[in-house]
Amino acid sequence: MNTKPEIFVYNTLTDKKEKFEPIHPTHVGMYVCGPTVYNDVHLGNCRTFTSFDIIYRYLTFCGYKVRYVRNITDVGHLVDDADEGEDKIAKKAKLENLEPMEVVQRYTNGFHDVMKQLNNISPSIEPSATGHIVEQIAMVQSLITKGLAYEVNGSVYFDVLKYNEIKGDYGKLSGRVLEDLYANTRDLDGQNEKRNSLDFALWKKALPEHIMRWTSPWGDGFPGWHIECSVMSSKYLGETFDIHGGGMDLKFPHHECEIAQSTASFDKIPVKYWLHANMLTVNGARMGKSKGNAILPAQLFEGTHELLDKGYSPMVLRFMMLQTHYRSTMDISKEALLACAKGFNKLLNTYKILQKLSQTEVKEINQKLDEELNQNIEKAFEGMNDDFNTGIAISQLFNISKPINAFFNQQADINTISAKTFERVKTAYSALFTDILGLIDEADENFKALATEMLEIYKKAKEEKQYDKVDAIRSIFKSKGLVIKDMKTGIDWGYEE
RNA sequence: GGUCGCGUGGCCGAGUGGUUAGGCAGAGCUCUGCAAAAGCUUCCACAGCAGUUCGAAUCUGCUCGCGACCUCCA
Repeated sequence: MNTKPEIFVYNTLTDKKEKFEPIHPTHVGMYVCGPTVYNDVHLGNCRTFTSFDIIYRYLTFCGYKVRYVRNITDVGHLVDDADEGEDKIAKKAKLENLEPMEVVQRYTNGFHDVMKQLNNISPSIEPSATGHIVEQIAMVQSLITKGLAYEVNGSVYFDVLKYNEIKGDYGKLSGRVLEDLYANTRDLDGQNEKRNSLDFALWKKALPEHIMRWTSPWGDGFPGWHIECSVMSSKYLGETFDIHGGGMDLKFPHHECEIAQSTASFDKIPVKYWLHANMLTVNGARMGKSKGNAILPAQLFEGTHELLDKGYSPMVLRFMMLQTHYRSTMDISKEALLACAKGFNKLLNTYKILQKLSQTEVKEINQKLDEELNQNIEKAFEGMNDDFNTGIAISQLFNISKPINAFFNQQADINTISAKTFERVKTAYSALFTDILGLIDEADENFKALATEMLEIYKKAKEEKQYDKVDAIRSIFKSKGLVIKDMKTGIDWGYEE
């Protein structure tokens, strides 16, 4: 696509929808905060990464060359802000009697498996925090040199107050005022090293019992949480880049701190567009690791979670996520999942049908239908251009699927739309369904081939009016989640809705 | 307590000043060996109150309810 559509994105930095104009007209740099790999990712995590997968896919579809960087946090998350704060990875390692990097590897693998199941495209670069210790130390050092960070007892803190005196923008992303933050800060233990309670750790001294540690100019220690993202985003995308994404919950303090560090280091505004994905909820409450309401992808796929009475495939979950806009909260329930399973199969069936459908000779054109189909396609893309409104795009796919099904079942004549429109529908449906929304047919090829062969037996039995046999084959199909379609002019199978 | 957001039909969920969102469920019809699938038709709506406006689900104010962040969190 040479001419790129006008895309509007909701920038959480300005709280406005803005026209998307990347720094370089043809290239886009996008950084998304990835998972901390000390535990299994849950559905909430998956939602955020799927939201940004759509953004990555769509920008790519529109012809942008996108470098998508999503980090793996494998060190640096403190369990609490106290001096005796312990690294999450290290804590888990002790608990399970594993090497820290063994924990990291296990959960990284699990994360990748789930991303693959959900058909999320791998990022261009997936840097890990432990792979960038040297760069992190260098950035911390430069912040000290600039007088915006200070060392106390082998730990280094960012001087928020001083930064704000110079730049005056601390809190601009999360809409916070420094005075209010001070007024509302609770007294936490071990704050005594900091000059101010809002100062955050850039580097933490490792106590003797810490197993994840690196030597630094300030002694043995480990990096603070926020610094890795400033380091890795600037290293791979430059000191100023286009899109920074993450979950809404990271807005404060993480992204706020990131802005402060990067701005302080480079004297530049680090990010043009901040995009935040909203939370996944269960019974209206946010799904969180520490809240005890986390549902794991495997539990949903297998139906082993207490909230569910059956399993739903990864594509059903993906479809459900895409029906909701990424900036809205999304509530998960078995009723919603069931509705989505049916809806998804309907669109998948239409996608399959569209592959086999062709026109013979175009006769008199039904102008109204022809026009409606073109409008459906336009509206779908308009939705995508309007802050990646996948729900609109999906609603248009449903609208398109009606006439397509009617053509296939010979309830309407396929030759009453123009050849141009028909080709456009085929191309657009496929692009939207597969390339942009990333929805795929999950069934195994052998399984499908077997079903198709079995359908021949069905056809024969039907011709011979052996209805017992016909009914038996039907029930076999049904037991495998398939349904036989007996149409006026032919027989086919589809996925049960 | 501070800051911010949300409340849409039986359920999920788009939409932000006038025009059918869409899906699931329900009702009816066509088709069929019987069904299913599919198509067509149809029912059901914008938390409450007041205001602005020719006109509000959409803007303003208030009330009620829910949630998020302020501490690790996608």
